[in-house]
Amino acid sequence: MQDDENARTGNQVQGAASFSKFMTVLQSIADAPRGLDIGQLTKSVPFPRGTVYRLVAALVAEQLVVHHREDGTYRLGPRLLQLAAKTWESSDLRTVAREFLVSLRDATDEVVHLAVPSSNRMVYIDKIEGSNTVQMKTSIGGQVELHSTSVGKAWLSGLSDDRLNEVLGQLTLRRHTEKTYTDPDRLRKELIKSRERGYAFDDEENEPDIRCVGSPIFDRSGEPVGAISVSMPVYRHDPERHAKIASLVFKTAKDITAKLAVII
Amino acid sequence: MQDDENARTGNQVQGAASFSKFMTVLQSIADAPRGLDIGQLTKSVPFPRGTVYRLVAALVAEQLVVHHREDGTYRLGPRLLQLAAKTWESSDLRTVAREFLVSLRDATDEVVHLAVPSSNRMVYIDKIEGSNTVQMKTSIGGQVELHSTSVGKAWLSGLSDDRLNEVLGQLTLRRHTEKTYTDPDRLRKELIKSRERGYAFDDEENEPDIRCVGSPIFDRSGEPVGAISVSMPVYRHDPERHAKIASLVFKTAKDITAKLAVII
DNA sequence: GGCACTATGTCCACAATATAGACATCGCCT
DNA sequence: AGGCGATGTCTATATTGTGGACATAGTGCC
Repeated sequence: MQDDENARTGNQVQGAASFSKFMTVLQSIADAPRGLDIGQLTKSVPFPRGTVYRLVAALVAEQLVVHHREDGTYRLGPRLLQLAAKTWESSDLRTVAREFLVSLRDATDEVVHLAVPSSNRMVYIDKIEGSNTVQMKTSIGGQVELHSTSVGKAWLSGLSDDRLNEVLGQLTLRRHTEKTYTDPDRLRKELIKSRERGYAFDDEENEPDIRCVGSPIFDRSGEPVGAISVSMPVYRHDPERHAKIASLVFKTAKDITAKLAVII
Repeated sequence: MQDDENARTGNQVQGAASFSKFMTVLQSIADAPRGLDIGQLTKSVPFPRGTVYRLVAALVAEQLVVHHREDGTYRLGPRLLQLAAKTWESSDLRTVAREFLVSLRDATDEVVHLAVPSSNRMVYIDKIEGSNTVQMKTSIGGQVELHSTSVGKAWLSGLSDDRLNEVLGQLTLRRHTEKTYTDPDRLRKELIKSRERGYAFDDEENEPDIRCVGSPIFDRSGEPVGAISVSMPVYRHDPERHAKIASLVFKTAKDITAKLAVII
């Protein structure tokens, strides 16, 4: 349980103080779409300049970061991309889920997502697009909040009551749209409803004009390990379609859970 | 040049000794297809057990690594995807391109690559394998040079004359094989020919026995943002196949460019 | 069933490491 | 010129990480 605790609190493993600093710098660089130069970097992390120089030099030496000669910026390097690619390729959940997700996409012709929990967020680990051109601007590796998305709510709805309360206690229910649940008790009720019917519904709670239906995926021990969702713009969503898609999503998640139990 | 030196020698940045240990552990985990448990891990890295425990705990705390309860193995975690997301997805180029690349692979049954430019190199951001066992040893995240590869030459051929000259001026035309272009003027002529016919050809210029055909992908403003290629061993390459594949590659790149214009 | 051996996990005194302030240098604006 | 901010480097000091040693659980052998 100690691992979980550390993960949640932003970590405080004994003997990892410096490593956490390296990660802070790496995250800063990762978050800058166009890279950062030393000046910006020293401003964006809370360490003295001398330290930042050393941290960056180490990251460069490990090829996690590359230094662009042209404009002096630091960006993510090939080593990190390699590691990320491996993560993606070797994820059992993703591999198992893929064929089901493709079927789900074919049946709905909408964007299908697969996400896993990480630090009180959901991280997308796969995405299959529909044929429609109007689409969401999510991407693999992108992260979204638990309380305002169908994958997040689906995952939450799969937790035991104790764990749910524990996690809810740590969340900040930030408002994204008018419809976002910002009251813990109302959210809890919504989640319990989701648990009962087997799917969570995001009714423009994260982004205006986007509705999503999501269901949790469980490992053999019954812990929710991820969630899938189908997303669509409001104008393609109506009661009939909702019912059809919700039942497809629920069934697909169940199938993935079953397949997972056999394989792992 | 000092950076390069460090990278090659396994690194020796002052004040990064512990970080390098973290990376060693991370790489070990990354290299194990099915993950490693503590026992295997302590054997595969040259650190005392106490230290390994701490290193792993820190990696888990940062979510670079996850601990599977069921079998006790450690595997790469979602944080890596999160970090690489912005770079890796490259404005959804990868997502958009994927289905086209799969079709291209199906049509050719050869390895298909998608690469984007980065620091005067091309970095592979996707790879789809053919069914043949003889394949290239490239990997996602790997980088190759501009002047000796079809993706590199394809990207270069998509540049305006001014930009092309600018970039060519910065390149060192390192020789990889007998056939590598090492003379800037001859390379420039080859690139202009490539631009006219819509695809670049790597005729064993990067690796002996490997030939590749590549075409650039453009964003809406006409800037080349990446390139795709089909690679094959010499013995599977003949004039007929060349013509067929070249036209497929060209058409696929055009399709991706078109789709990109609609979405972005 | 008992014993030996190996694997697993934790602790802490010490040594190696990272830190952050101070110094040196450069370039830009007034 | 001269002042100011940004950039890069150095090093004494304190914090951090280290790894051997201990405690415990698990496994195989006789």
